[in-house]
Amino acid sequence: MNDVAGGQSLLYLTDEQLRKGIEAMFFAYRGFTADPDRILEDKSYGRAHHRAVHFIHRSPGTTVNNLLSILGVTKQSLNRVLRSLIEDGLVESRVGKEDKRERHLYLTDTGAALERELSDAQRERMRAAYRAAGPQAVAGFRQVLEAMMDVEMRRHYEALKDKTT
Amino acid sequence: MNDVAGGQSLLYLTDEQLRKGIEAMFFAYRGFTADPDRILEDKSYGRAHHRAVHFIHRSPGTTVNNLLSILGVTKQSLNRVLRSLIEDGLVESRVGKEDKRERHLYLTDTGAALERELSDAQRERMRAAYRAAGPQAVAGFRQVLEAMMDVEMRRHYEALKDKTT
DNA sequence: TTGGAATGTCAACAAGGCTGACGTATCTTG
DNA sequence: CAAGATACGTCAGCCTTGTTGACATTCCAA
Repeated sequence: MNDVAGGQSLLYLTDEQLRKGIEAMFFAYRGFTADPDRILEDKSYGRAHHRAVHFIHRSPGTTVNNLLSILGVTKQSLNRVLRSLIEDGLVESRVGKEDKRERHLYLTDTGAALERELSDAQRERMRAAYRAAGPQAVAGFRQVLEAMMDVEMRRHYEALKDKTT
Repeated sequence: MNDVAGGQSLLYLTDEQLRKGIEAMFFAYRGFTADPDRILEDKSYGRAHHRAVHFIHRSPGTTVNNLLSILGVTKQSLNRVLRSLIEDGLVESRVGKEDKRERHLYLTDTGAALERELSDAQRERMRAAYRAAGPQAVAGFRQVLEAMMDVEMRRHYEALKDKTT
């Protein structure tokens, strides 16, 4: 029953192994968000602001609609976050040239500075984890995560993946 | 600069690679929680209830304090969730035998049924991802996640890991 | 017997989700 | 050109889940 298929052991698909993976995701995600959360605490911003800033940085000039579908929230929810970022001068919203209904979003220098602070912290943890686990493990890590995404999320992920930045 | 160390390429530690890992975590976590969230939608419970039910299932008889430190929330926050679960007859709270100040938490049959429904859904996605990625990748996945945890979270994770259940 | 630990609970608040409804430009298409 | 669709913003109100602070109870242990 717990035997082989094409010489490949299936022991890694037992409920027990899957459960460990689930708990690993839960505990690791806490670590994943811990450092940015700590930084944001002081600044009257939250994780939602971090996400917005991150993806605007990744895709400068992105439209509100595009950001909406990446983040998977309602426009009202995003708008609240964007408004405060724009008011505080971290994000700039420019009317579209081709289509004047669209707003294109850019980080200001201040916004870029915050982005850097947050992503430095997050990357630092990621780097330590990568280093500890090694390149082989990292490849597997990414494979499993990609297989875990919903189709639409994977679309967004792939689209970002290829940007030279 | 992007060269070798002990014959090992360090290309996997570039900012670009780390960024991909960060975004993979973000998008994958959405998939990770999507199925249970959908199930809970109807039932007037949320993710917080799922977490409580999961860990009570994993450690029957656990105390409130222990659960608190696993979940990393305040007792007031947890209490609100536990209260509704107890009122609805999904969780039973027994006064401790040794120390009567402690409450030991158990799932009722109804609670166990919900837990099963939720974890079946979550495991299904995990199983598909594992199968798609293969055992090698899964091992790496777990290694990186474990390296990403905070020390205290890893403690909890390890403690749960060894339970035969 | 007294201090502290474990638990519960009340009140108030904030972030960040959500729905619904409406307004206003601006495109697009018949 | 008129009508409909699209992109965006905004107001109002609701929910979940997190937070602090304060206080009561119960009980262990020194």
